[in-house]
Amino acid sequence: MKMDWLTDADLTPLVAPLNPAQKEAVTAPPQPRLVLAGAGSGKTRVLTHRLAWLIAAEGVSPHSILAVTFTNKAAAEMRGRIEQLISVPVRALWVGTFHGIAHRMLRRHWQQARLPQNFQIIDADDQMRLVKQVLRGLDLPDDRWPPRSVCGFINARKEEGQRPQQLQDQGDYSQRQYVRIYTAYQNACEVSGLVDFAELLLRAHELCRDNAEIQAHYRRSFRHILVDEFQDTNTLQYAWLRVLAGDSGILFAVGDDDQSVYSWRGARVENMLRMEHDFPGARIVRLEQNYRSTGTILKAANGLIAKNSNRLGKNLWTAAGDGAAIQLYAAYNEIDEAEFVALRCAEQRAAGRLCELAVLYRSNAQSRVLEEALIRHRIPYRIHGGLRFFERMEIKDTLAYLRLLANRDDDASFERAVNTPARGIGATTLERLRAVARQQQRCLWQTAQTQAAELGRSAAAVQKFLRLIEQLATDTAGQPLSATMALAIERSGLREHYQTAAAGSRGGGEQAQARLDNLDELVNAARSFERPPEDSALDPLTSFLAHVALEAGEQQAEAGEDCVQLMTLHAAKGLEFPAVFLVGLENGLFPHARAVDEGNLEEERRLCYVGLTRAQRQLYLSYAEVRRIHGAEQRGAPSIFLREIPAECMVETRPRSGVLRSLPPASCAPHRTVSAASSISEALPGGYRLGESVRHAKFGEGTILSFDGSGERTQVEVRFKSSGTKRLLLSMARLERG
DNA sequence: GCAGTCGTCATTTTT
DNA sequence: TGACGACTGC
Repeated sequence: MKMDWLTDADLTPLVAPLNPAQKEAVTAPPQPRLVLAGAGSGKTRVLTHRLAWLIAAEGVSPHSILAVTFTNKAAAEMRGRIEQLISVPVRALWVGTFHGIAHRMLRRHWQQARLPQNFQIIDADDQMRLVKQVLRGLDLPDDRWPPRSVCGFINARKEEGQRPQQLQDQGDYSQRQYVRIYTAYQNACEVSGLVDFAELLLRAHELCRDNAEIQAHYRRSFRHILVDEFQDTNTLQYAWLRVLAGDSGILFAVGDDDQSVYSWRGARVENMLRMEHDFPGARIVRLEQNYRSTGTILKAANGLIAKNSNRLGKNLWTAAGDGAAIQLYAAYNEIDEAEFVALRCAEQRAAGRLCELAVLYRSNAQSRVLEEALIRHRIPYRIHGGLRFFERMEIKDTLAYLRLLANRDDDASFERAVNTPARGIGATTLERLRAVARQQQRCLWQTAQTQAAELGRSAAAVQKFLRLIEQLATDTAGQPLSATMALAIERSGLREHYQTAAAGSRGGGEQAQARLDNLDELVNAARSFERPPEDSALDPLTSFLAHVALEAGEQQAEAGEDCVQLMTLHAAKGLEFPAVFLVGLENGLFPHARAVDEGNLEEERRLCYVGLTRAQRQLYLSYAEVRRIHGAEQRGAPSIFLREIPAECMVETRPRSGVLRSLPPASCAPHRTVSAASSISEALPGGYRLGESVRHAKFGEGTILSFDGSGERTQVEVRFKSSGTKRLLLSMARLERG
């Protein structure tokens, strides 16, 4: 049954580089498998080799395999690596993100999915705007119904597979309003032919679940389903996979429960356990040999994560040596901490490349002080995160015009474009249009056409806008995408708008110039997109817009320069660096007080585990005794995680001199090392633990957020349910265990 | 429509 | 402390 892609001899490169566990996973018989892939254990390798193995050794047709990832980056990497392994046309493979695959199906079966052929995808920002409009339409004040929460509600419902009509009225007023908003929002999307991210998945799931023909088609097609980062799947994604697999589809899931750090956005680690029940014959394969880090780093990581309960269980080991000890730096304050990082970076600059260094932190706000220190030391750095190219204001402004060209029903784009740049169509006019549109159940564009004459003062402006779009449509018909783009930027007045801003005020001029450059870049992007990739039944414009929505692009293209990498722990997941600084290891900051409060200490610990396992050779940990948080100086205790890392893995390093220290220890030689055990290992008197519930005679019930000091002077910070957060002297507070 | 001012809020984020 | 959104006055 072997296909002629490869001969037997060619199978060698597929299995030769694998260790026994990897080989077991890759060459497993066609049965469901859950591969528990520890950090740095060759997860991607197993996934790609498995895929290649199925084709080359099992004779599976490339068309019968579906491989799903979470990010575009992961999908691209998989494609690239498969290409290197076997000579199979990668385009024949269904390799993509959950959203990308769902999108592909919905475009194919738009009629069955009950979508307009030219439906458009909206991103989180568009969704928020739309929700705000809907709230206005329902006359609900957005301080009582915060758009953020509403979006959260809608997305959470969709990710649970719930439509508004399926939500039961529990007699709760607030709940009822949320359902009402959800209904109205969904209605607005239908009218405008818009699909948000969660909707892509939900529609695709419903399509495959409810349409017998389509279901049979894809079940026949996808004999094998491979999933990456399985611990991050949400309820809906899991349900969809089950529908696609049916009784005979074979699921090969790769994930690591210890790296599950996205429960707050719907990820369900439980899916890993459910899989064993839902897919008969499923077996677990553990990948525990680590190829990334030193023995010391792994020992630290293993020691830490062992404190978690409810694990599937796994112990990383390496054939490499112990390597250098982990260095722990007790900084006086956050400036001192940043200075330590910058100095070490400066040292490393001579030894190696700066891009081998990463600074990881829990929350974005921590980056500022680090940046300032790096700038002082003239060390180039790059921050991952923040606004990406296609999320920039000027880009989204331009895209609104293009979306309106593609689809006049798109109210969200109409709202955005109609008065950007300002052309005298203000809030009053718009509100009038919206009211009529709602009443007549029509889109804004149609309403504007019929009502223009009755709009009084702004009638002319509205009519001019309508003509602008129509004229643009006529003039760009049949033109290449980039030409359409360029013309839209000119005619809309957007270029002029930013040009005046650039020429004007000195302060904002620089930013306006950057915006102009971005507009040029957008035209360039369109140019390189003029031959649409697959499924080109779509017109190039819709195809481009979908691409833009699904792949918002890199944050900054300037990857050229060699620089230190700064990012949050979440953003670091999946990456590795020769040397890693993990900063801000203080209770309250990391683990974050809010997470502890919400009972998510274990997820914080997993996040720390992710951080530790990013390092290949050298790991630096640091905390500040005092830190400015929201303007106020706060004394924080070393993170509970520092006590959970085996003390023998760490050495404590002290500052060069006491310049920034209030009280430099006199005997403190530069880089003096002492045992870390002293300062962080003692237990909290009374044996209290972080996150533990306690009761206070006066303040009632609360949760321990952090503690510092020692012995008689130990202080605890407790968040009380009714009276807020208080700092108490442990010996005086007479807390009871709750 | 814009600039200036005030009040509020402050974890993590891909698609 | 500082960023952002809402509001106010020209």
